[in-house]
Amino acid sequence: MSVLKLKNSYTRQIEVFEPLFPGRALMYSCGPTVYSFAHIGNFRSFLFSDVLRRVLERNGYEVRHVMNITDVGHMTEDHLADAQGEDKLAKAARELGSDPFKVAQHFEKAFVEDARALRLKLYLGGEAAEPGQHPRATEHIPEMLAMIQKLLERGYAYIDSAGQVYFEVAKFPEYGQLSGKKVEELEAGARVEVREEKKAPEDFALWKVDAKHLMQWDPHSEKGWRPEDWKRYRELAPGGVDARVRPGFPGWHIECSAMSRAHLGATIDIHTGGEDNMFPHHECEIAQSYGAYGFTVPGPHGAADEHHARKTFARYWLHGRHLLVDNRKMSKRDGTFFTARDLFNPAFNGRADLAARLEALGFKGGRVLPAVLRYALISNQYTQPMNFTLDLLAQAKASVERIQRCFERLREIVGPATDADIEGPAGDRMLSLVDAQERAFDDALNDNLNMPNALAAVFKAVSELNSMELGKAEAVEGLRLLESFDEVLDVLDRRERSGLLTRQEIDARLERPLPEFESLAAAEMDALSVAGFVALRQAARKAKDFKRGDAIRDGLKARGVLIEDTSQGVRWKLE
RNA sequence: GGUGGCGUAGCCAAGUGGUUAGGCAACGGUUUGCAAAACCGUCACACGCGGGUUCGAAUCCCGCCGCCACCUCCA
Repeated sequence: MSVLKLKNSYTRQIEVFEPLFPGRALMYSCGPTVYSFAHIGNFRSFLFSDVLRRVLERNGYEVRHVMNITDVGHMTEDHLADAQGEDKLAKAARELGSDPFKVAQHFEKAFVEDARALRLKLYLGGEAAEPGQHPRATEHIPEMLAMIQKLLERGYAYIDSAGQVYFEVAKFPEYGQLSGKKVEELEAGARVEVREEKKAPEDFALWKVDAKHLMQWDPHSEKGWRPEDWKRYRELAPGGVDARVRPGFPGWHIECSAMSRAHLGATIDIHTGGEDNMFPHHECEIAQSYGAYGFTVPGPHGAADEHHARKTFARYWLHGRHLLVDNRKMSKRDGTFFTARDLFNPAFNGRADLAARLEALGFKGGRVLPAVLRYALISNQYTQPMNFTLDLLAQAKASVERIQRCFERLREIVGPATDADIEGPAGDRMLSLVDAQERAFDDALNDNLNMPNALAAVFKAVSELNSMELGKAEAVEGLRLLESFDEVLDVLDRRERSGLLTRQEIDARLERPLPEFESLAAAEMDALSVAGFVALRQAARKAKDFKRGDAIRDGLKARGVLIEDTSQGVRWKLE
């Protein structure tokens, strides 16, 4: 198997991935801010990190992946480099008429639902239950305060007269290295407002004081704290934070530094996020972590070897490019803003026009299956901007269905066979196909997650499998190959929800009564009734009454059941 | 204004010096009562424009044009 190479934003080079600890990969991804429903751009970024962790796993690494939930601290009216402005959660709370913690809970729950639907591994299986894998900012105030105290003690931060804490950027000359920004240019841009209390305009808030803010923590009193948090705070910072720091809330960037350290340790292998995170968020994370824990300063761009030889905060920085809709930044006004759930069920989410457009593109009921959205969002390389269109979704649907049909055909060939039924080993042509395409798939993904090339291998395999006459042993190998691809893609529907009806089954079904066809709603379509109508249609066809046969087929199609006649019998499946 | 990036056939999208991906759509054929699926074929001697380097350029260099993002919370 080829070696995994990733593009490190910090060095701007494609580098061989070498973890800090052999066989393990520690990975942190900047997660969602839960003040509204996550949109498809957010999910493209999260899915990029999901594909990366799955590729790491294929390379044999034991992956520990952490993605935070930001439920405090991001502003809406933030033209400033400090934490002026109303908290987004507070704003959502005001609009929804409830308290900000409830709003965060509400949208976090929605996020988890969407994340599961889109098969984010972090939210599937055992990991879903591990809070350390998706830590909440509000539950890590102790870690943040302890870090702020360290920054104060080490001289990287200062306190203003209001009791707020700022990071002093001048103390960290490497600030700007990740994003390629120069502090002088930031000042020249005049978009960083000068605040009297700050020593320099580029200094950023670590702790903010604002009485109007709804989420508050008093660093000097137990009141209002969750008991376990207060206890941990006293353990992490026995003397507490500097007495001049007043009650308030954390700044924008400190949470990720504090939480990645708490759950992954001082040095992590990979830090991912959207390209917009590069500056200032990740730049500030580097500055804070360096200041608080005294890592060796990362080397300059191009000095990859030196950089890796040293102990640092994050060894590889990976950034996903943004998603555009119709070649523009998503815009609610232009109707190009989509949350995941808008696409899953537009009509239910009050977007009848979107439902109609999707229906016209062949989406049954105007609904996009999560697997189709997942495929669409992972189908190009993360280093390229993605231009999302509804047409792209339609193409993704066709692609997923092509893979799915191949999978179902193989499964039919294998049938309920046990090992004893399978004769001999698969043929050489099959074995070399499996070997070559699995390798091509891995090579492409190991080449900085080149998904288009990986998908080329998938479709090459699908074409060949479709054109081969397969015995059970071959089909088993083919299934294994598709399931191997699906460890990364995760778009196959493996449920038994359709199948081939044999002549005997159809005849047997004809003997039993059927519900009234015209009155049967789509939702009532189950395997039994479908089998019944298939039987009716077959009887009509046998009698050469093709008009009636086609009418039944059309009626079933209108209810989301597709009929296919094959040489072995009649196949049906849900659309 | 500063920084980074993009422009490849009807659409999406790999490919960074020489046999050239893959998917979708459309069309033709095989198959089918008709479809669907599948297979075969066509569209495809494609690479924003103009110069240059080279035996050879989508790929390297120079100059344009168009588009996007970031520089401010944002995936």
